Amino acid sequence: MGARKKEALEQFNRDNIITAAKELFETKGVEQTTMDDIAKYADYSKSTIYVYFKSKEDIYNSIVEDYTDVLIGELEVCIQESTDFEDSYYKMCDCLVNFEEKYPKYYASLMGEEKTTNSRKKPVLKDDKVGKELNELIKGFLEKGMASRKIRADIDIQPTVLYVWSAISGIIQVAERKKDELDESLNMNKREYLRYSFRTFYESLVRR
Amino acid sequence: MGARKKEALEQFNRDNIITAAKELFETKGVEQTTMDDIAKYADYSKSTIYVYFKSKEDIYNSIVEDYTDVLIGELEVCIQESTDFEDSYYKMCDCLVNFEEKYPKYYASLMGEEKTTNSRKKPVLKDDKVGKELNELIKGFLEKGMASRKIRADIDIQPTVLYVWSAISGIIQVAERKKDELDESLNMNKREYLRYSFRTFYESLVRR
DNA sequence: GAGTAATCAAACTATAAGTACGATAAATGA
DNA sequence: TCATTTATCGTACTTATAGTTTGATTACTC
Repeated sequence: MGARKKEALEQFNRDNIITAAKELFETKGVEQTTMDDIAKYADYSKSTIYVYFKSKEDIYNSIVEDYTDVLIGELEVCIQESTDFEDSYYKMCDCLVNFEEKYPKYYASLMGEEKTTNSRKKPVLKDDKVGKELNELIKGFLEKGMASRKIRADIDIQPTVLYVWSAISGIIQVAERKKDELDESLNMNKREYLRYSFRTFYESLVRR
Repeated sequence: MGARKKEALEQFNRDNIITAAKELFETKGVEQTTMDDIAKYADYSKSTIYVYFKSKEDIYNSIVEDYTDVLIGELEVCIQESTDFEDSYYKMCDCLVNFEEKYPKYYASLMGEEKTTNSRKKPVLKDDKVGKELNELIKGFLEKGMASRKIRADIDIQPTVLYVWSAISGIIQVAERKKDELDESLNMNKREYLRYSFRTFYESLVRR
C-alpha cells in the first residue's frame, strides 16, 4: 500500500475512534467510559485501539485539541465580525459562555484544569496549543482596542492577554458551578450575572 | 464508656487519620496515596479507617474543610488588619496567592474544581462552607469599600462578591500554571504578573 | 468472668487499564 | 498462485487499588 493511502487509512481509523469516544464521553461521562466501551462502540478490538492511541488519556487529549480548534475558530469570527472593540469583547464573552455550556468538561480542560490522570502511566503531555494560538488571538483583539484608544493608556498588552483570559474563564466556570445559588440567593439567573460581571470587568480595561 | 469520652476518642482517631493522610497527600500526591498507605502510616488497620471514613474521598473532603477554615481565618485577619480598603484588597490577594502556593491541590478544590472521583461509590457531597462563610467575608469587605466611597457607585454588592472571587481565583490559578511561559515570553515573574493583574482588576471596582 | 465494643489481619471482590499472544484475514508482490 | 507481510481480532492475562467480609483478638464495662 502506498504511504499516501496508508496514512489516510490511519487517519480514518483514528477519527473513527475519536468520534466514538466523543459520543460516549458526552453521554456517559469520561470516567464512566471504559476502553472496552470505546472499542465496542467504535467497532474495533481493544488491541487495535491501543495501536492508535497510547492510553485513554491520549484519546481524551486528542478530543480536547479538536475542540480547541473549534473554539479558536469561533473566537476569530467574533473578532472579525465587528470593528467595534466593545462589541467584539461581548461577542467573545458570549462565545466562551456558549462553549462552556456545550462542553463543560472540555472547556475546563482547555482552560488548563488538572488532567484526568486515572492512568497508571505517566501523563501524555500535549504541547499547549491554546497557550499559543489563543494568546495571539487575544493579543490581536487587545491591539485593536489599543489602536482605537478604547483601552486605558497604562495597560501593558502582553500580561493583559493572560489577565483577561484567566479572569474571564474564572468567572465563567464559577458562574456555571454556582448557578443554583445564584438563582436562590441573588435571584439573578446565570446570564444576567455573567452580563453584569463582563460589564464590570470591562471597566478594568477601558478609559472612562 | 461515657458518651463524652467516647466522642472525644472518636474525634481523636479521626484527627489521627486525617493528619496522616494530609502528610501523605502532600508528599506523594493524592492519587498516589492508597488507602493501605494511609492505614499503615496512621497506624490503624484498613478496616478501622473505613469505620471512621466512608471513602478516600471522604478523607480528602475533610482535609479540604480543615484548610478552608484556615484560609477563612487568614482572610479575616487581612480585612481586620487594615482600615484602608485598597490595602485590605492587596492583603487578601497576597493571602490567596500564598495559600495557593502552599496547597495548590486544596486551593483548587475549595475553589470548586471538579472532585477527584476515583471512587466507585457515589461522591460524598459536602455542604459548601466556602460558599457561605467566604461569601459573608467578601461581602463585608466590599461594604467597607462602599462605605468609604472607594467603590464605584454603580457596583451592586451581591453579584460582585462572586465576581471578585471568581476572577481573582482564576487569575491566581492560571498564573501558577503558566508561570514558566510567563517567565520566558514576558520575562516577568509570577509575583510581578500577579501584582499587575490585581492592580488592573482593582480598577474594575473603584472610582477613578 | 461474661458480654460487648473496638480493632485487627488477611483474604476476597470488583473494576478497569493496559499487555501478550496466537489466530485470522486481507493486501502485496514474486 | 502462493508465500509473506501487515492489520485486526479475540481472549485471556497482569496489575493496581478501592472497598468489603470475616473471624479472631483485645480491652473495656458491669
